[in-house]
Amino acid sequence: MFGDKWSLLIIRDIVFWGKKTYGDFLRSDEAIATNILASRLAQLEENGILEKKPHPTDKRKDNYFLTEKGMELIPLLVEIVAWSGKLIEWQAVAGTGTPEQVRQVKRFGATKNKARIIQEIRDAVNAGSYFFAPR
Amino acid sequence: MFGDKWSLLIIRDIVFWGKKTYGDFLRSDEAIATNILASRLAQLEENGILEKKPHPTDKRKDNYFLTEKGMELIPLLVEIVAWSGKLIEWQAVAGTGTPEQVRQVKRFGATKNKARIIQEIRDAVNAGSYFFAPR
DNA sequence: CATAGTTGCTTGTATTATGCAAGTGACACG
DNA sequence: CGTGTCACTTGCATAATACAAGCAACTATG
Repeated sequence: MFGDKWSLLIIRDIVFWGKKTYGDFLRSDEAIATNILASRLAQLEENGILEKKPHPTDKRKDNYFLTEKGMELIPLLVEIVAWSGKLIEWQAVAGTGTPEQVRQVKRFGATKNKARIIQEIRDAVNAGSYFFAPR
Repeated sequence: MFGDKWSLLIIRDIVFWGKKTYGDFLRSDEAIATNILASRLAQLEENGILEKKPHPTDKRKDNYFLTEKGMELIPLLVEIVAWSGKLIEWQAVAGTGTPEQVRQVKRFGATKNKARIIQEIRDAVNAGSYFFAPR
């Protein structure tokens, strides 16, 4: 359901960057193609991970939200970020992002308060805001 | 480093099923093609996730092991299993595998003793054995 | 100790997934 | 109204994966 090249990146955009619309996802750094994005959004919706609702003011747009099934993928995302945080520590990868972001990423590695971090992320997603500070 | 169709499945085979050799990986249910398997093993080795050592008795074979960097992916695998365990609960997916396996999978969802589970898995991998009972 | 497997690959080609460029209709905005 | 934006779709190019066959090094067997 999310083992292709793009699905988890879309979910990441929602979870960490507060993105909601087709156009938001298109503008991600990784530059997904328009047809692939449309296809993935449809699949994720079919699989009950996303659902779309009409945009409150702009009739051209829809807002995509995570279902509860989709929200349950947050721990998975956290572990991916935690692993990449270790890569940074191991000097295997240049730390991209702001110092504040690097701090947050490294926090993901601490097993102790993982439940708290996941809750913070859920709250941010529910509030429709972003977890990482925008660049 | 593991965002393609096969890499995580190979790592899963090592972690949960105690697989070690090229032939072991080929015999997985998902039926990876021989050329793709060779390519992925080489990539994973290049990326420092796997390393291969000569088989102690059979000169044709090599044993593939996870490096520490690879072992650090175990929490990620645990979350994937935990999520699929929830799928089973939600009746969205038929429970394949033995009842004992289903019990183990559901255990992965309990946030409380996640650290203990991860340690158990690490121990099994280090012992060269399997974590899930074989079918 | 010759021979028939087995093992871990490689090589060529078919198929599928992804990428790119150019649309299109519905709507927003001035 | 006219122009731009938005969320797509369509047609074609390229890259990733799949399939089939083969091969050298080794192992097991009579």
